[in-house]
Amino acid sequence: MPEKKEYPKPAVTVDIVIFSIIDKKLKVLLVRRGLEPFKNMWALPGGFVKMEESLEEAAKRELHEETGAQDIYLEQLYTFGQPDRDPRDRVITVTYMALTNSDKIKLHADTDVSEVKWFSIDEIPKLAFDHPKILEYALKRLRWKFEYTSVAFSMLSEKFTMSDIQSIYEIVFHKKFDKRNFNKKIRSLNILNKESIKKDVSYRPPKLYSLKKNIPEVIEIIKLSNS
Amino acid sequence: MPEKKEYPKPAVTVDIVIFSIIDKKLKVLLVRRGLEPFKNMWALPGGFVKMEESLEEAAKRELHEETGAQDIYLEQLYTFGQPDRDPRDRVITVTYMALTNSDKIKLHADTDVSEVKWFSIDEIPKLAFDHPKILEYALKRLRWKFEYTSVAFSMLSEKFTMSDIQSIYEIVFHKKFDKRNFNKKIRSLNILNKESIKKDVSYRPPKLYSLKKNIPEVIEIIKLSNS
DNA sequence: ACAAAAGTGTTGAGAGTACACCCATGC
DNA sequence: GCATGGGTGTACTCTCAACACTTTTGT
Repeated sequence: MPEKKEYPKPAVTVDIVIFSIIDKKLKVLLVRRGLEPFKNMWALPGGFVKMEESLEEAAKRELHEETGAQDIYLEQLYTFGQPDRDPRDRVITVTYMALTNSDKIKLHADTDVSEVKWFSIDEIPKLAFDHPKILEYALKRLRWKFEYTSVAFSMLSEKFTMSDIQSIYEIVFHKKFDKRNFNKKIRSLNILNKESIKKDVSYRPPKLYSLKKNIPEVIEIIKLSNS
Repeated sequence: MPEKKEYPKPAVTVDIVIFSIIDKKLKVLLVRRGLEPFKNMWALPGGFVKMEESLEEAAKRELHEETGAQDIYLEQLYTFGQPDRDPRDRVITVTYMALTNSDKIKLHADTDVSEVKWFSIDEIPKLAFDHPKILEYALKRLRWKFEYTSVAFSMLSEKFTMSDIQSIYEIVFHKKFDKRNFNKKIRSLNILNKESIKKDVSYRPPKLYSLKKNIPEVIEIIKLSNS
């Protein structure tokens, strides 16, 4: 770290890959750019880091501006800094992944964006910048996190059934799992509380669970067998 | 990503945590700062990212300047950007971890640094900036990588014995492992080639191995039992 | 012959996997 | 009473963990 002189500096942004499960699909939130470059193209939400805020604060601010959401799972992914990744200028982007249950969210386009929309991960439009690479990286991380930690629960509402959990695992991995084994695995982790019984269904009412508090981040789980 | 205007920008540096095994200890390379702030204090090697180089190129350049080493294992860790982490100025640092076998390295202090030295991880001096946090993060990542990938082999010379490998695992985890089980585990990974026989020892000569080429990064290994 | 480290195999416990039927409710 | 998803147990396989003695070389 040599002395500060006035060298030219790169710009620093944060970009956020926000995942949610909606209509039984894994979706990503994208915004349509209102400005050049890549005007009108879809892109990950993001923006410049302000001088007085930390990177995580910047990510939270952008998240809040785009979605109204607060207190959602947020994790730094990777920092991309190829000199040519932005055609105008040197821009380094610190990327984050956010996971949410979609009822926490009310979309509203902010000032630099003309539209905000959820896209299924298998129907992603052409994206601006190196955002395809970022999204691919995020997906890998998401799957990895699902295998080894309990982040999946941050995509559910507070109370949920076993099939709610199994369903999001199946969606994220494009795979069916055996109900009995899945159940056993999740129960053996010992991270759930039993809640009451759901009443409003026209079939046998499922048990409801909630996640225990203060679960450590990495639990070393959740290797799953096929259908 | 809003439009470019001339907002003030943070400075961007890379800092590198370089690990090696020397004298049966896990060591980190530190430099003594030649400049304010924190003049004369020990710190991780690093420096500003130039406008025309990528982050990884910047890390490689710094690595090369400090150690003369080339072609060593390098991986991005995390980006730290608290507004107050540098007392002068807003500085965001992208951190990297490097792993090397110490014979690849010839230390030479570069221009902004008065001394370069290996420190045992249990004898780390007071460090400048938030470098203690960075080092702690790197150590976690190192241990994690040892458990799940074959990065350990990048801290060995090209040919090595089983006890060479076992020894670096024991050093990194502060733990003894059972020789037979360790052996079995490593052999079951199927990533080693047998080489000739070492001759220059005064006891039964061990077999030499080398790592096969093109081993995929994550191998899902290496959970190990105690002594 | 002795010192030093290398090399090697078996057994038991626990986790992972495959697999199919009855249950509780609303209509 | 029927349609819908909910809920549950067992047997087999395979991986992990614990454990000790013989071998090869140099001196």
